[in-house]
Amino acid sequence: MARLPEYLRALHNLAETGHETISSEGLANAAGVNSAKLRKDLSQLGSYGTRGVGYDVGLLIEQIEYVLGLTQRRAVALVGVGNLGHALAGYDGFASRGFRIAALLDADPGRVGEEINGLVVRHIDELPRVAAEDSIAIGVIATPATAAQQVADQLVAVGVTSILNFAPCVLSVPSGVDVRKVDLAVELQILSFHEHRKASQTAFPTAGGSALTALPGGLAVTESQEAIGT
Amino acid sequence: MARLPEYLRALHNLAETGHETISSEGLANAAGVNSAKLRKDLSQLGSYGTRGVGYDVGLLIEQIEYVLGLTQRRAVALVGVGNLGHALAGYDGFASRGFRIAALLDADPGRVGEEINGLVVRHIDELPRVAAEDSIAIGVIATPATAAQQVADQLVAVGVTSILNFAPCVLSVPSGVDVRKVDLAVELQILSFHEHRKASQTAFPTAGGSALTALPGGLAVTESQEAIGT
DNA sequence: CGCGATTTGTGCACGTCTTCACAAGCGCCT
DNA sequence: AGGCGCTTGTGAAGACGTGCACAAATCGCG
Ligand SMILES: NC(=O)c1ccc[n+]([C@@H]2O[C@H](COP(=O)([O-])OP(=O)(O)OC[C@H]3O[C@@H](n4cnc5c(N)ncnc54)[C@H](O)[C@@H]3O)[C@@H](O)[C@H]2O)c1
Ligand SMILES: NC(=O)c1ccc[n+]([C@@H]2O[C@H](COP(=O)([O-])OP(=O)(O)OC[C@H]3O[C@@H](n4cnc5c(N)ncnc54)[C@H](O)[C@@H]3O)[C@@H](O)[C@H]2O)c1
Repeated sequence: MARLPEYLRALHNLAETGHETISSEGLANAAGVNSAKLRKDLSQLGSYGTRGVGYDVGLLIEQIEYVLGLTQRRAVALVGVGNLGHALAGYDGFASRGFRIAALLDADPGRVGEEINGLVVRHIDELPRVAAEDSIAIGVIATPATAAQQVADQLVAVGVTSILNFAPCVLSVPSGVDVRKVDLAVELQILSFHEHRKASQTAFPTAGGSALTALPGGLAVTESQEAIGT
Repeated sequence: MARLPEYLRALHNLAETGHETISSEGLANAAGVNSAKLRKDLSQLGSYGTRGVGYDVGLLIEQIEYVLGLTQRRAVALVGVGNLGHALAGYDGFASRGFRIAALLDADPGRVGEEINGLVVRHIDELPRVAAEDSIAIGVIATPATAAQQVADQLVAVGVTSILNFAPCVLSVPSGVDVRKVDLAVELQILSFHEHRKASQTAFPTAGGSALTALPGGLAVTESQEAIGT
């Protein structure tokens, strides 16, 4: 489940604040989900909670980290060290969540050789050599959309089977390769959509606005974080 | 639907390459979804496709932009101009997707006054004044997690009802306020999970690995982009 | 040792999303 | 004008995710 990382983060917070056990309701609250959903997720792991007590925080962290494959620190190659790439390269939050940025790659000769956070930017053509040195588990694409497909092909060619894509385009990859996409403009547009709905609802409380805004049954949106009561 | 922005991006690409009409299958391909799903989504908009021909690209763009509320350019306030905030502030991709960064805010006096992309960083305490000048539609939080809740409260206090949160924490907001979260570490961990599954499957083709990796029915993950044929 | 408080694990029902498959509609060509 | 091929729109079935509600299990305490 995609909620496991969320639980893991909440658990780490709880561990730091000294909790040794946590009830499903407490953890569900910290992760922002329904407690029944959380219990069902955890039971899928074959996880051992104790009835009447709750879950052992340390044990649960171990279990989730094992299922997520975080027992080994995975090496990440970051391609495209521009505006966004710089921010990612300088981010220390990855290290604490089980990842290690192993290589920075760019096509611009002007950027090659630059040092960021103790790591030197290398040319994209060195990707095969980089992959041979460090066994790269995940490739991150932070290049313009026009270059993204080409970079993806190069990553696949050297054996990378997981890609995180920041460029606003769909990538075509062989089956067996996983691609996840992060598009900030999409997130903003979804928020804008909700704004628009809210505005048109209050503007025409009786008539319900135009035909386009009065959609039958409303449009479902994959929730990112539900509202939590004041 | 959360897929509308994806369709919109694909449509803009098609418009630039000179297409005037597009079949559901063509657009579905460009957006990386099933064609039946796309048709059902579009029919929900009351959209006018022509049977035997397809959809009018220009008209469809107009319709989707209207539904998403992009007919007006929405003002965005960015709070936290650090590592990530700099990248976001310098990103020109927002302007072309219907948004305008109207204000940059930070709590660090050392950052206040800095100019990025023609916009001066102002102090977070000026938020009420900023909100009064520009009617802020969306707030973006790029502060450390420890400050995120406080910033969210401040945004809500000045009337912002849509928040995009980059900090790895759940925000508590009144109902009526929408929060979307982007957590890169979560994305990487989901990829890591898939890597782990792939690895354990190939390692033990007969036995099926340990009890924990051989989960009954497999764990579902919200797809980010499905694999597209070679 | 027994009882009550508490919390997990899950059966079940419900609503939603997805996909197939096909009828209806449109334009083009003859 | 008529037929043919192509494409949309949608009905229906199945898969899936969600949340309630409750039985089973455990601990602490008298
Ligand atoms: N900056 C942001 O905040 C932001 C936000 C959302 C999305 N994005 C997306 O992220 C991507 C990168 O954005 P950016 O602002 O960093 O752009 P940028 O132009 O600043 O950086 C792109 C980098 O990629 C490098 N590059 C180009 N072609 C390459 C290739 N074939 N191989 C390797 N490297 C190559 C360039 O040399 C450059 O350094 C874009 O697709 C953008 O749409 C950026
Ligand atoms: N940098 C990345 O690539 C990256 C990636 C994923 C997630 N994140 C998350 O994004 C957030 C920001 O990351 P960063 O690397 O830019 O951190 P950063 O420390 O570089 O920047 C944080 C900025 O927020 C400002 N700030 C702190 N408290 C504030 C307050 N109360 N009001 C207004 N501004 C305040 C600070 O002055 C600083 O400028 C963090 O939560 C981080 O976990 C960052």
